[in-house]
Amino acid sequence: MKMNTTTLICNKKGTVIINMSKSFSFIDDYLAYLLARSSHLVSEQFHRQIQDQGWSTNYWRILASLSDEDGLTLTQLNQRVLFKQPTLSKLVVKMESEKLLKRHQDDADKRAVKITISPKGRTLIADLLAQAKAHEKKVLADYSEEQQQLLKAMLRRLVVHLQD
Amino acid sequence: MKMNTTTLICNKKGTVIINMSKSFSFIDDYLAYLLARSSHLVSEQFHRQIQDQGWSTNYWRILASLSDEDGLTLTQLNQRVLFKQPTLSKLVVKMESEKLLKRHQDDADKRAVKITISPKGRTLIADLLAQAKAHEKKVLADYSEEQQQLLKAMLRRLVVHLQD
DNA sequence: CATTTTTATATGAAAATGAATACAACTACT
DNA sequence: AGTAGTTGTATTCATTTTCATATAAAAATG
Repeated sequence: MKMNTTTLICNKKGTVIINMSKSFSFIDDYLAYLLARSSHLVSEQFHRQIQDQGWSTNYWRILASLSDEDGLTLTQLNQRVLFKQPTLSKLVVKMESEKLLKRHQDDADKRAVKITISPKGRTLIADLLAQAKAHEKKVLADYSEEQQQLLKAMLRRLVVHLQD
Repeated sequence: MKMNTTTLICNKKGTVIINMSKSFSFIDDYLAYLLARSSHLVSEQFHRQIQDQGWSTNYWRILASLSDEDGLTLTQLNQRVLFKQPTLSKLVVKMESEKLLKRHQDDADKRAVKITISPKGRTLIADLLAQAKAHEKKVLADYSEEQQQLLKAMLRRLVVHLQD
């Protein structure tokens, strides 16, 4: 029996059975494309939602990263938001001018700029975080808890693997 | 016993056991971030590699998409490359001027522009595809065939799920 | 230490991007 | 057919991004 589709079955325990097929086109079998595409699709709606409220997705990324770990250096923050350094530099200055962030000189290293969230930024990010969680819930509505954890665990593993 | 890491074990048959932990920071438990981050990490090196050869990553994306299915409409191509329409319009004109592509009027729909790869484009994409495959092989070197298929199958499933 | 190298951030000019819009061609409806 | 709405692409212009580089501080080196 020849399969020309891939079946992926996840049971309650996270066990997975796949029926493989060799008949994918290049991009549908190319990891980088699958990641780019799924990343795009997952974020698309939520980004529009943010923009409809007058915020840029860059602001969201920056604030979300800081919400986990406030007081990061520009470089540290940049490792999380995945921008180019000049891009982040300018964004952070702009966000400071809008009272969402504060930039402080780092005492330990006078070159470094430490970035903290302001009260206004905190209010905003609390709101956006709640929206993000709600959106993710919708995106993963058809996935069982185990399937969600499996997907995330595989991605985390990939990230760790690629970062070393 | 309290776990503060997630263990993901994939056996030869693609069976997966995960030990879950509740102690992730927001972004490390946020699907959109995990996808964006892994996407970025997977493509990073390869994109530099392309740029070092004097090509833009946009050219790579466009040609790779056309390599699967030549003669796409601008809109169809855009669904694959995930750009904004004006961005792709301009890129395609530029690439035509560099003799990598050809733009034809679609007979069935005179508004539409069909885009095909030129011989020069074919030579280039053949080279880049080989490099891309080699790069992916390196990226996934530590993954068994089954693990690779599992990862890709899950992403394909997510893509299909989000596209409906 | 003085010197070289590396690291952290900023900046300016140039390029890329995208929102808004225009326009032409197609579709659906009456 | 005629009209209204939709779709496919191009273009404009304001904004954003980035390359290249500058600068200052740290680290490494001899």
